[in-house]
Amino acid sequence: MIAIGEASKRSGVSIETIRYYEREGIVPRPGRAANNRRLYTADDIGRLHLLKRLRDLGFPLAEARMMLDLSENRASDCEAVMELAKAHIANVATKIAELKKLETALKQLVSNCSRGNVDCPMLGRLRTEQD
Amino acid sequence: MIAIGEASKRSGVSIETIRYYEREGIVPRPGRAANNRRLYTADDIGRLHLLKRLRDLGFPLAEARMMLDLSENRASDCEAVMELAKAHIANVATKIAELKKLETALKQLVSNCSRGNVDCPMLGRLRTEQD
DNA sequence: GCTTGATCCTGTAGTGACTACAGGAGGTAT
DNA sequence: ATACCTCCTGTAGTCACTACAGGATCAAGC
Repeated sequence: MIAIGEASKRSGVSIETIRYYEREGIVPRPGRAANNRRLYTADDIGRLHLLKRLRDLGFPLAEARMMLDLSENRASDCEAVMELAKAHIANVATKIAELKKLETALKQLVSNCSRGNVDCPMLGRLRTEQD
Repeated sequence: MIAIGEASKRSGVSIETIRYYEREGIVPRPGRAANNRRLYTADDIGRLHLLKRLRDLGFPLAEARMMLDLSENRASDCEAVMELAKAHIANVATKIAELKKLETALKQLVSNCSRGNVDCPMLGRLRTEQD
């Protein structure tokens, strides 16, 4: 049974965010000590840690929450989890592709710009260029 | 001189967002017709279009705004624009790298999970795994 | 016993960058 | 005249936190 500060360190979720998850009902309310301080079990930490990882993987909180809920049932619906994960992989792939295009565009802009021009053609080009 | 709906179509910035930019002082207040409707010039559209492109490139609004301001001076400070752009390229590269790691992780999870397991080991693994 | 400083509590407000109304006025086509 | 569309202002909601304010409690050193 550990306090919120230590729970934060072990799970990687900030103290404020832990309390936020509790307020939002994303994690169950933990036990309390006589002095009203929250007390966390290893299970609680596990839940927070899973949430952290899912959020880091870019799942929106609502989806992370669903997956957490799914994981609570022992005979959990693997299919449902898979569906969410697969959809998310597609999202991520799209994002990577977009960012790569973006990176190329930015590099081009910068290299064009660095030719000793007075008038920074970079912004002018962005302003008038078609997509 | 065109109305906000057409300005939105031409610049790619939504009507609500155009008004938001005006409220926030990011673009100058446009002229008004006798009936109080906003009227946009080609210049105004240019500004909105530049903003749109910078935002699409992932610049935070504050930076996009700075770059827009820089572009308003004819002898604009190319160096300053370059600095912003270069810093941003580094950010983008980092983001791409992170997303790629994420994609790999997700794919691994899904492929492990699809082996006819009842207990969806995916979430269990995420829950206990170390980074 | 007392002080200092860390940790915790609740509750509220702020962030970024929009987005979505509500409620009304003005314009256009039949 | 009747619809229906576009526009207006102003306010509130979104997501996922984050940052206080103002106070209580605890652990360690003197």
